[in-house]
Amino acid sequence: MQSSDAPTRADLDRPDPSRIERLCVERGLKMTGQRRLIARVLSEAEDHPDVEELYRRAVTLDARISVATVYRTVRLLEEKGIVERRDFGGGRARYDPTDRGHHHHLIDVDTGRVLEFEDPEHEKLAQAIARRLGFTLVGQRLELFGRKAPANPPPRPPRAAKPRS
Amino acid sequence: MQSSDAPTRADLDRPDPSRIERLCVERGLKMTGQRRLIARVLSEAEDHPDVEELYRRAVTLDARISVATVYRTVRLLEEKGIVERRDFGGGRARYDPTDRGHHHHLIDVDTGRVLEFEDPEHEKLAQAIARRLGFTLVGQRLELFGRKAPANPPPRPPRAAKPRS
DNA sequence: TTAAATGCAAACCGTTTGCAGTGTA
DNA sequence: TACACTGCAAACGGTTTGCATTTAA
Repeated sequence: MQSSDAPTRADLDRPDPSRIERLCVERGLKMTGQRRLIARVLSEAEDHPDVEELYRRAVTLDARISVATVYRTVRLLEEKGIVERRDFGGGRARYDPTDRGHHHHLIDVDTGRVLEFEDPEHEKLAQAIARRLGFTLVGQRLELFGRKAPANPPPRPPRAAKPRS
Repeated sequence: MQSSDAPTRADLDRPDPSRIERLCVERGLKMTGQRRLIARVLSEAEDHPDVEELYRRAVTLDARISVATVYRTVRLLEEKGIVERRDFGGGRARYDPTDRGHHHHLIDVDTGRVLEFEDPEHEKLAQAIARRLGFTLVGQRLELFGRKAPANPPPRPPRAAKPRS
């Protein structure tokens, strides 16, 4: 039930479904022009955009979308397990496609830049800790906040992007 | 502006400064009745209360305090490094006195209960990872979400308290 | 005495939602 | 055609803030 005969404007711009769009269809989501748009923006993103940023990028491609829809879609995608909501501090939720694989983040406290990393050793350790406490690990969150290596000891950290409100 | 020269109600209830109050004085904070009150509530807390909860407990001891003051004080204490702001999901910030020592949390996804734990091995690993990426570790966040050990495989997780908005 | 802290209520800000209109399946 | 989706703007919930008043030092 995917191929209709009258392609929408978005289809014309990008006839081949984006990576995320394919996932949406797999999960049985009704694909509207707006959803296709967001799926495409998410597929092309290499960072961790917040809703405002997603909206900004989407509007550029097709103005017929509102922030409310971005909020609703992003929530839907989260429920379907297609994206994960992240909180790097800053008050806004940020989104991370799950098909990029399991990873953690290191946030540069001076620039706010976010690096992704994996660490099998940590995964083992996390499981071990949970087990030690009598639990089975069902999820976790590891975020490192760092400053570029040559850390000339500052009296107090200049600008921090650490956990905030 | 009720009582004039007599010791305040809070003073009578607890003549000796609380643990956190002592820290406040050390850091040179002006100690008002409200701040003493919050300091006391935090000193006696064994959990990770949010502002609403702190206010609720404070009001019980002395009604002459407002939520705004709790917000302001808790922010001040965070700046002074006396408490740490935490985000366990749920939309509200929760507060954790730093003098309890460095630790992480395991959240029981079924009950929402929060356990504290330490793990020197993890600390070493976190530093190593940061270093590997070319950073000096200045902070971190590790939260484990787990379910009580005998995990009889449920078709789908019952109630989750995982990261939310 | 005086700068700082407080209470109150309004302002903020990210996010959600009710409703009427639109579009997909 | 039906029902889900969208846009708009109003509502929300936690947090912050301006201003007049109180208070610690």
